[in-house]
Amino acid sequence: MNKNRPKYKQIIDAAVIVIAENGYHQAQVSRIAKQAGVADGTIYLYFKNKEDILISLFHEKMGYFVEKIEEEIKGIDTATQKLLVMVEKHFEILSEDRHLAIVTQLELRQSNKELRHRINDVLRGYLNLIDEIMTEGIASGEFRPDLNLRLARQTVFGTIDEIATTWVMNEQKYSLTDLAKPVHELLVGGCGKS
Amino acid sequence: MNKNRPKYKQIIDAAVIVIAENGYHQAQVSRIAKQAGVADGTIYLYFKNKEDILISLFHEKMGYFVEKIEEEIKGIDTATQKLLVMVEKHFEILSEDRHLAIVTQLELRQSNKELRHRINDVLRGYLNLIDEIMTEGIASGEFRPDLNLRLARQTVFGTIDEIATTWVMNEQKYSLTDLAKPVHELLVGGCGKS
Amino acid sequence: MNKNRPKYKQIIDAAVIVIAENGYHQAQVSRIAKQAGVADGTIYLYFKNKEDILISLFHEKMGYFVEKIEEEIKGIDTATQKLLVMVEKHFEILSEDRHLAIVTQLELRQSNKELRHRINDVLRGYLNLIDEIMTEGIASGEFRPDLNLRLARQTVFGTIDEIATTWVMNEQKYSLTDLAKPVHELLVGGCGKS
Amino acid sequence: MNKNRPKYKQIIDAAVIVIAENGYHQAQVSRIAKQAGVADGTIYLYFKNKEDILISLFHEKMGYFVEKIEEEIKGIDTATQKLLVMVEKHFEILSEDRHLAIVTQLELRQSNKELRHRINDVLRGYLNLIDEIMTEGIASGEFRPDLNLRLARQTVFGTIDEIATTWVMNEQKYSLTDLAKPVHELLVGGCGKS
DNA sequence: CATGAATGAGCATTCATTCAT
DNA sequence: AATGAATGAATGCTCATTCAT
Repeated sequence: MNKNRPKYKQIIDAAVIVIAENGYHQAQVSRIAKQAGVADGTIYLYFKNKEDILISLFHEKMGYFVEKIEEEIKGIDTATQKLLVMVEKHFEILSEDRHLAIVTQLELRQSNKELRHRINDVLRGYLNLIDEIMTEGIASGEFRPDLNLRLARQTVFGTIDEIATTWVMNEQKYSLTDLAKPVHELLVGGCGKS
Repeated sequence: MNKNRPKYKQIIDAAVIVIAENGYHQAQVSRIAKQAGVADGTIYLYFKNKEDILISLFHEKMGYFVEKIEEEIKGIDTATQKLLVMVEKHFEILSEDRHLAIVTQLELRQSNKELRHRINDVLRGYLNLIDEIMTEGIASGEFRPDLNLRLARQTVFGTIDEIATTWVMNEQKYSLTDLAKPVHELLVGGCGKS
Repeated sequence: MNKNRPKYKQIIDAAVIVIAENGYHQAQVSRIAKQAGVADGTIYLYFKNKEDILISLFHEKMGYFVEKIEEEIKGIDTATQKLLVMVEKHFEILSEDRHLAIVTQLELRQSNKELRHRINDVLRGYLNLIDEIMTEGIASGEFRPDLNLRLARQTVFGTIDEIATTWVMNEQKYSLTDLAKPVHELLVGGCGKS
Repeated sequence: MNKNRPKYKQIIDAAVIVIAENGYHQAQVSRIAKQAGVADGTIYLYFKNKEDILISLFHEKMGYFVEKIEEEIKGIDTATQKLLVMVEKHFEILSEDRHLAIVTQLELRQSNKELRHRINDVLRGYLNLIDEIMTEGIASGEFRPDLNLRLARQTVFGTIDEIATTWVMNEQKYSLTDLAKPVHELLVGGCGKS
């Protein structure tokens, strides 16, 4: 559906604002429409249903994540460095858009199982990025040769995600980007003494 | 209220089953009552309202988590070993009760922000347990002296949680307990080559 | 049912207090039982159901009204004087028991149509008293010979009742008994210039 | 809200019918909607909640009372005559709409204290009308100069209301309008012999 | 007589979606 | 394309009454 029309983006941006400011369960379609400056019915010219707004929202924003990060790590030599930049970039993007941070880390998690499964599909792209970095690191000898790729990916993602979520739940009152470096160290070196 | 009455536990167990099998939003009070073999009104002799059932559920079960794990690591000498046992025990308890796993990893996350905040309060006990182990590890020289305690805790919890959630979303079709050892290695040693 | 047992009166008095202080719709049987110092089930040893409590309450209290007033007007010579004493006594009894005033003038009116019909039956005794006075007044030549007895009775009762209700709705903050004399004058002489 | 839309009146009229025929406590919103020929949800486009329907109902109908009566007494010379016309008109309007009579005299009284207070606010307009007539009567010398205005108003209203209520409780099986003249005589001349 | 735990029917309100204009 | 009035399904909770003890 008409992804190129200006109202498509307009509605998604409205959804981010409404959800961030009122919470997932208070984000009625009529409210999103009002925020977007369109009639309720107009929403349905651009989205199949409410769920479609949320998926599209996540798709657009997560796509931006992957795109941005891919761009940044393109020229970098080592996997270790790439991992650092990824964490940095991830935290940076969230820090720059507090509404988006609230929506992706807190509110969208309240969606039902089916929606969350579909959101996971969208996450695929991001997880693949992690996989690529990890694979490269193993190949280059930076990471241990016996690394379980899936576990490593879940560790990296789970850690980044938990730290971002805690930051949002604490109302973003400390610097998230400052945490990138120590988090990276933990991921690469573990908590044990080398 | 009336925590010692048999019906208190009966209702909580019914809630776990109903939520696991039908999903959070399909877990009507009347359904829980039916599953528990009591009348709808009886629920309200033991719980203030529906939310109270869910909080109590989480409280009871997470309390069991902390209790069990504390018990198991009591006699263990090193923090590293304790961390391993914690991960093992965590995965073991989830593996033993597939309904509980679904409820805690997927369904309860759909609750509203207020309920999630109250659930987080209950989680405190578990996070404290992690803190204790990490602190002990630093003191004993097993873990790096410059470890950021909060980050380390979030790394440990985020990783365990992500791996458990992925396992549930994949319909628990592989062994979760088998992952305890490699996960522990990742947490302690990181993904980098030592 | 056991009208002579102390608990019968105990429960009725409890009902008056609970209804006056919490309102008709907040006067649950369990609350009345608690106030009376008995178990919920005990209520049903003395009353058929909740409605029966209210009817009995009204019966007892209105019986006291009729009894008291009959007693007072017994020795009085003229119907005009009797009417005055009736109004005075009516206002006096209400003034003496603010709980009772609230219950009879405001709260009990919220009962359903059926209950109100049965309450009207109880009122019969009071209305008969008015009828007697009016009839006597006509016979003695004090009142007009063409007086429509039913209308006269409704005028007297409607007036007394409205004035008492207004007084209760105004939180009883002026003297009701002071109004007896002017009300009596209005009833006997009308508002027109004689 | 939206008082000019045809559905506003449609719903109020439906409420009168449903309440009159089924009783206050059996007047579910869904029943009113059905009677009005609209969906349940439509009710809430025109009224804030159920209570708002009842208040609006009373407001509209009582407004009609005051309006009609004001209109009729405008050209009349004496306060005595105005009082007669007011009673006549009051009884006439109730006689013409038996449903409305049941609702205002019996059913709406079952509402809770808060709603009754708000209904009383609406009654103000009617009571003011009585006040004006009484004041005029005193000024013109038709009524006694020492008339207590508040008491007189309560006497007039209490009498009219009691007579109307009794008529409704007797299932409206005699002519209410026939009573206007004798009631008026009683109010003006009292029951005493002049 | 007395208890009080258990029962279960009943209802106002919200909001995603449609469709006539 | 755009509108927004209308729709109608779906559910947590209360409380009078019972009855086993």
